[in-house]
Amino acid sequence: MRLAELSERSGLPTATIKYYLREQLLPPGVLVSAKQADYGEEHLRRLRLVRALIQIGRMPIATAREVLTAIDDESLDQNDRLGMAVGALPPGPTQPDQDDRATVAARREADLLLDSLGWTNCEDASSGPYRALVTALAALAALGYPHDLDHLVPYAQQATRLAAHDLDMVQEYESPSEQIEAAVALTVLYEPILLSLRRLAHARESTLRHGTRATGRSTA
Amino acid sequence: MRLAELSERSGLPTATIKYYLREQLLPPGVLVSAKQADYGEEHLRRLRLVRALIQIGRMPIATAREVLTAIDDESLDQNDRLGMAVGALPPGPTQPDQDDRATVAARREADLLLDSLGWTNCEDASSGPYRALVTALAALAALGYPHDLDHLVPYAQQATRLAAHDLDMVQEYESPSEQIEAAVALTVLYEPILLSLRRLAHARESTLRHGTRATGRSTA
DNA sequence: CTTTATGGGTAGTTGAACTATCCTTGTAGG
DNA sequence: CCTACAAGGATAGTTCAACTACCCATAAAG
Repeated sequence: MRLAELSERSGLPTATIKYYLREQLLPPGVLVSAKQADYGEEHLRRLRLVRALIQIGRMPIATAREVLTAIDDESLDQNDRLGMAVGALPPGPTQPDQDDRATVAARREADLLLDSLGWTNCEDASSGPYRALVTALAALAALGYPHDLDHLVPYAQQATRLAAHDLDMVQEYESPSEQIEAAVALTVLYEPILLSLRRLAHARESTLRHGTRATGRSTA
Repeated sequence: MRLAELSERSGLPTATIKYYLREQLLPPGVLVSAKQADYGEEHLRRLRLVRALIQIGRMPIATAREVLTAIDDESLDQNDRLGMAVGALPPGPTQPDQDDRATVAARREADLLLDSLGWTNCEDASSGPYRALVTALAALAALGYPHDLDHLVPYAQQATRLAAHDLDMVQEYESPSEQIEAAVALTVLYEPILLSLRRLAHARESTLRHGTRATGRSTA
C-alpha cells in the first residue's frame, strides 16, 4: 500500500509517518521505483505498536527506537534480546543519583525489601525499575508517609502474582520474536490497566466504607 | 525563611520556586515588608509535594495546580474535596473519544469487567481511569493481544487488595485535610512502586523459569 | 551612605514532537 | 509525446511545556 493509504488506515497524518520513518521507528517500505515505496500489513502493525509505546507507554521517541531495535535484532540470543528490549523501557536508568540522606535511606529500604523477598541479584543498582523504586521511596520519606517493609510487602506480593500471570501470557507465543514483542507490549499496556483498576478499586472500596462518595469528575 | 534558604533546602533554583509561586503551586510567603517575604516549613513541605506530583507523578503543572487547589479548599465537604483531588490526577478525562470500532469494543469489554466485579456506578464513562482502561484495552485489541475477562480478572483482584491496603493507610490520619493529602500522595507515589515491583518480579520470575537471564541494563 | 541581596515581573531558552513547504520525480490520461 | 497531478524525501518552521536569565526598584547590612 502507499503512504497515503497507510496514513488513512492508521489515522496518522502522512507527515507524522514520514517523521517516524526518519526516526527509524518504522522500517522503510520496499522501493517499487526510486520515488515510490510500498508498505505492507506489517508496517501498519508496527505503526500501532509505535503509537502504543508513545501514547500509552508515554515514552520518548528515542526510547521507543531503542526498544524496537532490540525487538528487531535477530542476531542476539533470546535472553539478551529480551533483556535489552524490556530494559530500555522507561523508566530508564536515571542519572547517577545524588547521594543525599533521603536517597541513601531509601536505597537501604529497597535493598531490605528485595532481600526479604529473596530477589537477590535479579537487578543491580543500575536498572530503571530499581531506581524508580528508590526515588519513590525517598519521596514518601520526605513527605513523612509510610514506606517500610510492612507497607511494601503487600505490594510486592501482588506484583509477584501479576508477574506470574504475565509470563504465562508471554509463553503462549512460540517464536522468539513474538515472545519479545509480547513481553514489551504486555509490560507496557497492562501498566495503565493495573493503575486504572487500582483507582477504580479505590473508589469502590471508599464507597463500601463510607457510603456514597463523589468519585472524581461526576462533579465537573 | 527567605526564598534563598527555601531554595537551598529544597534543592530547587530560586527561579523555579518563583515560577511555582507565579503558577500558584505554592502559596505566597507572608510579606514582612513590601519587598520581603517569609516562608515556613509548610512551604518546604508543599514544595516537596509539588515536586513529587510533577516528577514522580509526571503530571503537568496545570494538573498539579488543580489537585493542590482541591487539597486546600476547606469550603467543600470532605467527599467532594477528596473526589476532586483524586479526580484531577492524571490520566485526566481525555477528549470525547473517537467512536471507532476498536474503542467501542474495548468499552464493552471494560463494562463487562466492571459489571462482573459488581463495581457498578462507581465510575461513569467520564472518569480518567475508566478512559485509560478503555484506551489500553483498545490498543491491546489492535495488536491482537489478549484482553478478555480471563486475563483482566486477576489484575482486578490484585487491584482490589491493594486498594483496601491503601485505604487503610489513609484512614490512619485524623484530620480531613491530612486524609486528602495522604490519599493524593499515596495514590501517586505508590504507582511507581507498584510498577517497579512488577518489573522486578518479571525479572525474578523469568530467572526462576529459564535459569539465568539478562535483566536489563547489566549488558549496557 | 554605599554596597549587596531580594522579590517581582518579563522575556528568552530548551527540548520534544510534530507539521508545513518545497522540490524532484514518477505516472497517467489524452 | 506532453502535460498535469500526486508521491517521496529533505528541510525548516511551529507549538507547547517547563524552566531560566535578566532587569529593576527596594531594603537590610555594614
